[in-house]
Amino acid sequence: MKEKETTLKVIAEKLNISITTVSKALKNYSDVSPKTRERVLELARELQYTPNSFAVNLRTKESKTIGLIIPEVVHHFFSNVINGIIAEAEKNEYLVIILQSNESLELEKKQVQLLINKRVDGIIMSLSNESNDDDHIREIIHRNIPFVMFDKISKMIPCSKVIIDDQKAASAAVEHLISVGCKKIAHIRGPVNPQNAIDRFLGYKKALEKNNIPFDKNLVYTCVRVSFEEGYAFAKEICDNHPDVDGIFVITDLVAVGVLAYLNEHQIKVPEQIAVIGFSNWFMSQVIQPKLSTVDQPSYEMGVSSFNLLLKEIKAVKEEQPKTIESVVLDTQIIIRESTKK
Amino acid sequence: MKEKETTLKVIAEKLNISITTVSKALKNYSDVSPKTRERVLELARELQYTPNSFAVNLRTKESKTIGLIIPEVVHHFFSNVINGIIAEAEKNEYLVIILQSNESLELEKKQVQLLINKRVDGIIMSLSNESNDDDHIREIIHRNIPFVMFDKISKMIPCSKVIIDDQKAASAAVEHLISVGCKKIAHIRGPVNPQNAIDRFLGYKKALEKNNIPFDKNLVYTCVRVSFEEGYAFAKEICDNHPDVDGIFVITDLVAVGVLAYLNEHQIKVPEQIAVIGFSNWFMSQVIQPKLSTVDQPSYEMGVSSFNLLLKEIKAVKEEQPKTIESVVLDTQIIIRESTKK
DNA sequence: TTTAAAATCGAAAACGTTTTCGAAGTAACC
DNA sequence: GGTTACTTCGAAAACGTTTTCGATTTTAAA
Repeated sequence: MKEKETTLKVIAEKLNISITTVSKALKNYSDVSPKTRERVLELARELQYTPNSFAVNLRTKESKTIGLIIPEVVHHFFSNVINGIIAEAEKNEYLVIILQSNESLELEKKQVQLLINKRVDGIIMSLSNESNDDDHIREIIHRNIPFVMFDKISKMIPCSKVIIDDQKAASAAVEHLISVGCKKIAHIRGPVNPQNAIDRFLGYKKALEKNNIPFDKNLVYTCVRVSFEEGYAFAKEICDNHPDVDGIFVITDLVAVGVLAYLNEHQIKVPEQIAVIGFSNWFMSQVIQPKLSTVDQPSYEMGVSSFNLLLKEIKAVKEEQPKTIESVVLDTQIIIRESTKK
Repeated sequence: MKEKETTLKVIAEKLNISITTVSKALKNYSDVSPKTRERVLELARELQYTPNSFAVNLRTKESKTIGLIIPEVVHHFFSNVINGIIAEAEKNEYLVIILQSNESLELEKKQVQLLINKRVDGIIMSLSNESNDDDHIREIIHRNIPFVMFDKISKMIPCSKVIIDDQKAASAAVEHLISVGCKKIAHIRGPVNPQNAIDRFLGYKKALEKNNIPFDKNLVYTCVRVSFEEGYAFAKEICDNHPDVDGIFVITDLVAVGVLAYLNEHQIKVPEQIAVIGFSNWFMSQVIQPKLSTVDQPSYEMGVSSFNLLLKEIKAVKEEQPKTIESVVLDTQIIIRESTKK
């Protein structure tokens, strides 16, 4: 009943030739005569032959598959990166296995191990908030597995990276607030650990210094979950405790939208009383009231670059060359909308 | 220089025992003595042995990997489904390869072929707008590959499915509009092809009939790209050509948000002049002004169910049983927010 | 001490492919 | 006819694992 799979062997037997010849015919080797090649090709088509990738993988030691570990899938920025990665991977005939760390170090470790065991050809990764310079990452490097990190990286790890200049971008955002007249600017920052939360905070601080605005650590609020709700809650705290704040720079749009929700509900005029700028240019930001100013981050391009860097490393490793370690820094752009148009 | 991989063979040689015994020791076979088992386990740990999955795949004929094809990754509904699938897959030690058809039939066909060639253990899929009852799907069935479709399905294909009752949900949404006093209700529908666009349209029509509201085909607008921009444009058309329309049922929230954007800009009061209800409960809908009423679709649960149905089929096929074909219909729920609160 | 049973091991085949290398056959040249 | 060169083919090893089945050794029973 169950038809047996078409393998090189069954083709060979039906044609009374060797497996070797069949294999060569299908791969266009020069040492097979035109007519046997034709016979093989025809029978292969007829029997719907598709090479058994398990066997090919074993033989060639590569699977044309890469692994991707990100903190969250349901996330405007990350889903756009995924999009870029799988699009570019597809062009190069690679498949992508996606894992979600849920911002958990423990899960992330398990997943790295999983991918190593799977022997994917390479790994692309954005760190969870909990992780930093840890053993599991070191193991990837140590095993000489092609590896690139993007966005949420660790500066300590020697590997290819695709990032934006968070510090510069944050500075620009804050300077934009200053340019529209803000004198007292609060910052809702990301968690303590991630490098880009740190950099954006430093950018904020630097912009203040440069413009002779005193830095006040009481005006800095730290997210844990980086959520809408936190934005809402911190906005309340800011209004209650620092009624003279006239600008807020927020770690990311989702949180900024929470801020706007609170301000709207309490009839605090944006941008007249408080100007707000976010980060990442989520789609949502252009449809809410008032439309949110933000920093555009080229997420799709980050995905594309990440894959291409990885591909370079994969090729290098295949040819037993030393891995090419490269960093790509992509440009950001301030998007001015209603929330900062004084 | 390059250290050679730890295989069963190197462990066997170092301990002067056979490959067989090493393999058995690592897999807890009963016919290996406690002390050799211990020696093997220790050396394996020391040499960081991880089984070569390529070889395991070849031998066992399974890869513990499934394929997922969806129209779009950057999409609130689909990214939530992905989330559910990979979470459930991980629990069961499966990995997920994700492909994006970009709503293109041609790409979808290529991707199905890719997954078949990869010999994934099963395939989960949501159809692109262009596809329906096509050969590539038939081939999956014909090859007896475990297969489940969710959300955007084809009724013609005999396979496991996870859906909602789109017709019923749409009817409920429209009846809600009627219950808040709408007398003339327009519908912005999805593309002609997809089953759920058809079903939602039918639900709309049925609700009108049931409430003795004449159906007017001029009040039905058909999206092609299902975009924010289309919502905006159709809202204009509706206002220009049918100023007495007092309710709009929109295929999905993204489009509905486009509608709201137009209405807001032209000072048309929602819900007083026109009530609007969307579909899918995108996050965005609760943060815009006015907050959008919608139909909640259990996206995460759809992912979970889809995987579990697939797993059932995988197990059945492995045991050479006939595939278990099942359909799961999940409940939806109307979420009433400001856009329909008259 | 002999015998039966239980415990422990390993040889070998199998999964399906790729690739090396040599053999056989054919054609071409002097 | 003899040498060379070229074309066409296939045997065999290799990738690393799993599993069957028989062989050997140890232990327990008689």
